Amino acid sequence: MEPRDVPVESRTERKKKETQQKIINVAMDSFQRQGFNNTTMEQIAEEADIARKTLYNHFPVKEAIVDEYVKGLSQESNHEVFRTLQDLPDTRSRLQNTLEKVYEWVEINPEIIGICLGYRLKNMYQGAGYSGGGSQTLIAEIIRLGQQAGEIRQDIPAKLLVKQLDTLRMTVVMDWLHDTSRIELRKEMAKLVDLFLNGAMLREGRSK
Amino acid sequence: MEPRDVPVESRTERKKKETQQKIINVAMDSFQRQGFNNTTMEQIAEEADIARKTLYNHFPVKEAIVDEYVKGLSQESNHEVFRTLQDLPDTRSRLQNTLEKVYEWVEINPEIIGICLGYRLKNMYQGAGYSGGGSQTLIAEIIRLGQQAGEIRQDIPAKLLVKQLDTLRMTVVMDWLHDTSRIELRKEMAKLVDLFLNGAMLREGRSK
DNA sequence: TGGTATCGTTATACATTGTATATCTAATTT
DNA sequence: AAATTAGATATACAATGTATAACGATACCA
Repeated sequence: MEPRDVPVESRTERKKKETQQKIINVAMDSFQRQGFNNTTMEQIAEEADIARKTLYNHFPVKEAIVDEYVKGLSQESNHEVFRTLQDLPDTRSRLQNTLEKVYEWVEINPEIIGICLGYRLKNMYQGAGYSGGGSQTLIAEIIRLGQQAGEIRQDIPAKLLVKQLDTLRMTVVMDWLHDTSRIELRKEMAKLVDLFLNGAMLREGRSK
Repeated sequence: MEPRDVPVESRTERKKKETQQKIINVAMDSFQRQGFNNTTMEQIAEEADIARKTLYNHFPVKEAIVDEYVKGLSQESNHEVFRTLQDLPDTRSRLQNTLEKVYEWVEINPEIIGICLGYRLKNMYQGAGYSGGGSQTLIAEIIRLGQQAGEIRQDIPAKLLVKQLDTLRMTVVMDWLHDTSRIELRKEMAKLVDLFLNGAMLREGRSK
């Protein structure tokens, strides 16, 4: 135990985190069992044994609970994906690999992911800018690696490339939530990646 | 007056449309004056002289009123943009022209557009698929013209291209709603268009 | 023409969400 | 130990959106 480096997490802060975690646990459990809309804030508060108002202090709207849960989950999974990135040969494969993870990801619980996505989209234009929930870091790394290897053009700010790719990622998620055929979606995804890399314009020297 | 072609709009249907229009009018008026959140459904119902429940029959949620209003507006403006498309020389200019319209468009009332966009995004993944509010038609036409002229590659389904461009359009709108500097945004938009056309990959024969 | 079904409208009641206010309690700071 | 901070609470409230039953005009059919 090194007291240094750990920026003195006070008991208050610990208790707060503890409460939040408890809320997330009981809430997600209810969501999984009864569905999101059939679970009331009242019920969550009761099961977490806190006042309803306290619940609202931690999460201003019901969707925020889901958002926090997903944020935690994706942070875990990101580490893994991040490591595999370096082992892949080029940008295309890195992109495809990352996007395919999205499928497995959404598979866990479509309703939850849908709600989370909607919440984030809403806060993207209203409230402050979209935080990206950590996926931005992943995509930014792909861009960085690509530019470093001379694969990706540098005349467009990385920030823009990331943004564009992130909306592409969302498109894929949304497609997933709509359609059913996985095979079709994978083919579509490959084409979207190609579109991102090669552009929409017809050129003579096209490889394929 | 030709009774044919007009598919027998019954009096009921006329009344319904009339009521809807009245709702939209008084609602939008209140939204402009007091803001969206400061206007209650109660108030709208009262001003439109209908029961609150009737209001909910027409528009299940408050945002739906805004959505319907914007849908009407954009249908008008689309006609105009549609015509100018043919006069432009290439896909790039058509895209830029169309996207620049977005700016003027959002300028009218950012709050309204923001709410409308949020509503549509929400229904995009939850409810049925995203209707596109008519802008898809416009973009589809750009793609069609581009493919016809041999500018746009044909190995990717037009549907995908449209989808990709439409999310790009949304990105632009969202940027607009966040940032302030118009000049920056226009530059950014031009780069996004270039990104869409030429792709993210570095190539030897790049013109610029 | 008259009866019947349909559909928009309405009144009423209700569950739930999210906010505002003031109070209380535990923890941090001095 | 006292003062300050900050989360937790109780209570009350405005507003959203839903459910139910009933009413009335319109459309449809015999």
